[in-house]
Amino acid sequence: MAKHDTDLSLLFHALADPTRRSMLTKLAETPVSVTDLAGPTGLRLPTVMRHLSVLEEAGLITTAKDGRVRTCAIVPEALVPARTWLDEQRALWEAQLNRLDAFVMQAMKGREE
Amino acid sequence: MAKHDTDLSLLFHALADPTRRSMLTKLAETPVSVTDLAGPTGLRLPTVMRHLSVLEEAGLITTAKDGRVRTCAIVPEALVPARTWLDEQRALWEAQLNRLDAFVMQAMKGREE
DNA sequence: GTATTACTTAGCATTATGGCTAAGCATGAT
DNA sequence: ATCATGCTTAGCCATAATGCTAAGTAATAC
Repeated sequence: MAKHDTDLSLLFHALADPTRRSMLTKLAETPVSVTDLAGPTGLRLPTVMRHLSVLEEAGLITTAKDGRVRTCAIVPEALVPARTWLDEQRALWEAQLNRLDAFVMQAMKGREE
Repeated sequence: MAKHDTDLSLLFHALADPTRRSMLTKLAETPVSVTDLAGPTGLRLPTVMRHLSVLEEAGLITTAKDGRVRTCAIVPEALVPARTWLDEQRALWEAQLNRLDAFVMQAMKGREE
């Protein structure tokens, strides 16, 4: 499988967890430290770190350490591959819808005769 | 967590596997039997069934049995929640981009003085 | 210089995922 | 009636995912 397949898998997998999605939503507002991110989740720090590394490996966030504080921020273009894939699928799926329409039309036409 | 959160998790999780994505792409062409779907994957039937049930629970496909053949088909509107979520995020993330722009502008302005 | 804060690392427990084989069951062909 | 086909179920194995605690380390505050 192509590399961009792997990318998509990482991306969708990262998005498949509600905790991670809410982290992203929070980060969309403004960059935030690890502890501040952890706060609302009720999860322990090591657990949060793990979620962050999943997000980072998927390319969805970057983190940088300044002193003892690590600040996390979204990577704005990271969602593009997911959107692109969905758009492609929508095109394909619509094509099938049209074919179904055509089939139904055909069937109705046949019936009329 | 809200129910539609669960839906999204199921959806993204279903999409996070390359085998399942290629099944969807094939099904986007035309509805197909389980065995025909299994063919190109090189996977055993029980394994394929498992993937299919993940796709079905995510609402991405429907299946119906006619005689001894089960035919699988995509559910065209099933990708909508994923698209919607991505669109919402894009809006939020762009807002932050704009804020960053503003910040940079401010910084540059400050520097000029 | 000691304590606190903010992560980090290591390691553990539980559950989920993705693959398999073997055996079952219903339908269609002979 | 018998056999082949197409799925289905049950159960196993290995690995990955998600949570934790406990014990680090490094930077800051006192």
